[in-house]
Amino acid sequence: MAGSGSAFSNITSFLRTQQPSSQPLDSSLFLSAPSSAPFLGSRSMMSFEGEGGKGCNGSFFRAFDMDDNGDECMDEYFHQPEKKRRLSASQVQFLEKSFEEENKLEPERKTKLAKDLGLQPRQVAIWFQNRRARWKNKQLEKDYETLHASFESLKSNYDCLLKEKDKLKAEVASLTEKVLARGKQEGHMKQAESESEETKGLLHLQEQEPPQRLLLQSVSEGEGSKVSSVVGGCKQEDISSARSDILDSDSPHYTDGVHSALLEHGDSSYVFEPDQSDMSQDEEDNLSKSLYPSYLFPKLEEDVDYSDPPESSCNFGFPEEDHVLWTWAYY
DNA sequence: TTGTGTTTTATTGCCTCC
DNA sequence: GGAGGCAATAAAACACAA
Repeated sequence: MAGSGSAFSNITSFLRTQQPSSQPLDSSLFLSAPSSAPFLGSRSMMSFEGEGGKGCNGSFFRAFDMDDNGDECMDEYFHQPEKKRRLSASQVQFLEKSFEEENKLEPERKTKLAKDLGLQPRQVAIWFQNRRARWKNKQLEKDYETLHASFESLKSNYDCLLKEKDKLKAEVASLTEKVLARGKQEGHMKQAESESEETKGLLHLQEQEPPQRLLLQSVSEGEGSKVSSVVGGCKQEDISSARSDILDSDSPHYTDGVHSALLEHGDSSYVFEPDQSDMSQDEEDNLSKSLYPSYLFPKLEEDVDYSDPPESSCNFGFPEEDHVLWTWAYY
């Protein structure tokens, strides 16, 4: 065989470097046993003829070990029941090197290795098979460690985010409380104010013409009371009233307040249009802004169509549970 | 020395590929 | 159908504490 010679010298030099100089080299490794004589000199030979293991007496071939204890042990081997013999360190080392180069074993390579190491090709194949299994287990362990580390990192990030979320939630709740308290306070003030305005108005009406006086009375009875409860109670009708303020703010009829509209049209139906407070538009805007902080109304300053409530499109990043709060604040 | 856990070598049965 | 690979498993060899 062309390659066997070089393989032989290769493994010889390899094994020389692996063995302490005081120790004799594993003689089996230099025998380069031909496949026709598979059991010559291997320290790790099992019986390949008498498969079935225990109790088998065919231990003659595998018992011949020149390496371990020399000839003195031959007798012992002859009388030993069949045992597994481990490969020598040098054999294992050589196999390891070979495995590092390529963990699959082609038939040619297997035969060559077996020949060089004085092992059965089947032993080499089994060794590679077991080695692959060990390698796979190691890889699995590595993968597990990597995944575990990744999991721990993600988990700690998640915990941080949860804490942050709770913190923000608490902050929103406390701010909401503040807004509500302030709203109530302003509501009472406004109610008192409107009541005094009402009294003033009635006094003023007494000096006016009868038709106007009648209409304005309707206004103060019909809508004024609504406005007075907008902030304090936060009922739905109050909210829609406040909202219609914004919706109709561009209407030319209201640029001047109730009186101008009435004077312009002379139509009693106008007095029942929604949202006719005693305040001017600017005053109302100011009130809104003072009641609700500007960050709750990020769009109020712009020309925005408020006919679409925010919940129809998005939550502005608020979770569903906070959405009600946001919706309320938006209005 | 012995009991016990781990490692290594080998077998078995199943599956895939040619 | 045979060869080879793989997972599961057996069993010997080995390591080590008590």
